[in-house]
Amino acid sequence: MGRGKIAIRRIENQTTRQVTFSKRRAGLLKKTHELSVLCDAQIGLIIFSSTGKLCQYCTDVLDQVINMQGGKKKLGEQLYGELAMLRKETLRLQSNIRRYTCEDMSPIPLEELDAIEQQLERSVNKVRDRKTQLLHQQLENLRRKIQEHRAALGYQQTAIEVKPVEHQQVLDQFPFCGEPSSVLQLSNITHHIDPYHLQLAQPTLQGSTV
Amino acid sequence: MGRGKIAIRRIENQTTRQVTFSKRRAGLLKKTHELSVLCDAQIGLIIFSSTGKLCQYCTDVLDQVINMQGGKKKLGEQLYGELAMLRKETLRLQSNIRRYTCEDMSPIPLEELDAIEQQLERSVNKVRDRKTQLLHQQLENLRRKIQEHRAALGYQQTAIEVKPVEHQQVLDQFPFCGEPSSVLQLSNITHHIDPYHLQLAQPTLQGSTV
DNA sequence: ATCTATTCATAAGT
DNA sequence: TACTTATGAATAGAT
Repeated sequence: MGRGKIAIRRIENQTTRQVTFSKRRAGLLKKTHELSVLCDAQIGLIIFSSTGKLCQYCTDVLDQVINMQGGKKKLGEQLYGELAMLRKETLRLQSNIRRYTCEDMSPIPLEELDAIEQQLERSVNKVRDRKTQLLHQQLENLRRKIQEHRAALGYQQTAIEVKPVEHQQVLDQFPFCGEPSSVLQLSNITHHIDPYHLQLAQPTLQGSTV
Repeated sequence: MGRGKIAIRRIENQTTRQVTFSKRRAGLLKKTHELSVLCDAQIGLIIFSSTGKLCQYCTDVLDQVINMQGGKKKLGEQLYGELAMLRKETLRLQSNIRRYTCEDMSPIPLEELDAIEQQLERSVNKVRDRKTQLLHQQLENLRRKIQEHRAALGYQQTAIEVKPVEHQQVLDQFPFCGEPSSVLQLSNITHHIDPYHLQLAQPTLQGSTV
């Protein structure tokens, strides 16, 4: 179709390629439209020219493909929009995290450093509150188990031996410097008392007070 | 083209429509391929038949659209993949931030709380280091300006009056509790000395020591 | 852009 | 679904 037959390979001549692109793109769009109408088909067509220019045809296929909202928007816009938004949000979040991690704060002005410091201090305090709360719960559990154990075996002394150690555990959880000891030691204690009958119940987690 | 011209409207005869669909779809795919090769264009084409059957052609357009790896995957999959990934990442980051903000730590086990606490303490220290660093820079600037000012006007007393205040400012920046005062007060001082000739230079920001 | 000789796509028939 | 063929459409190259 045309004065001569051409081979299907990249047209090297820039001008010819551009002209052919325009002609054939028009033809392709027309045929796409015809097919969708004649045969009641859902069709999406996106064409990027080699120079990056976008052109598209679409019925409302996209809802089927991407399963998104009511797709009135064009393909490119919709994809671009959603992706750009997510990327932006991700970058924002990452930078946010970098603040809390303090990986790089050279570009942060002094005024903001104050705000960050205060936020971090609030966070540390909340973490400590929460740790304390959890420890108290675990201690309660431990005491209850010991009581049960004592009642079952008739011992009176065991619990008394344990208590000072428990208190040390609690004190360890209020460090302003120094390594807080892990709660795992608590379960070690129970093993020391009676490895067979004492098991720490999983603490029931509750929301922290804010 | 064909034994007769047809109007571009939905073909009512089921069989004819199906036949036409097959023929024209093949033609469309061929032309799509030709255009992409001849003109070096990126093209994506998706066709859903009226019975829901999917057929598609695509170059690696999607890389241009979504800017991803080498796109061998199908259109729908790839879109879904990228979007799902970003959504997941966003959620992860949000939850990460919530940890540092301590908005909701009820689901966090005790062991992790220790790690978070330590991270937060490291962060607070970094923030304080950075603040100290910035303040020293600003103080240096201030001293230099005062020296210049003194030299220019022949005064000997001005700087001496100021210094104790400067030191108070520095001390204020090492709070383990209490409100750190804003650096803005520093520039107020310069105004008190000479509102017309003293201007704090913007501190040259450097990376914080890690 | 527009033109036109050619090749191509395809509607209808088998 | 596949082949055939007459016909209209698309388009390569020239202007």
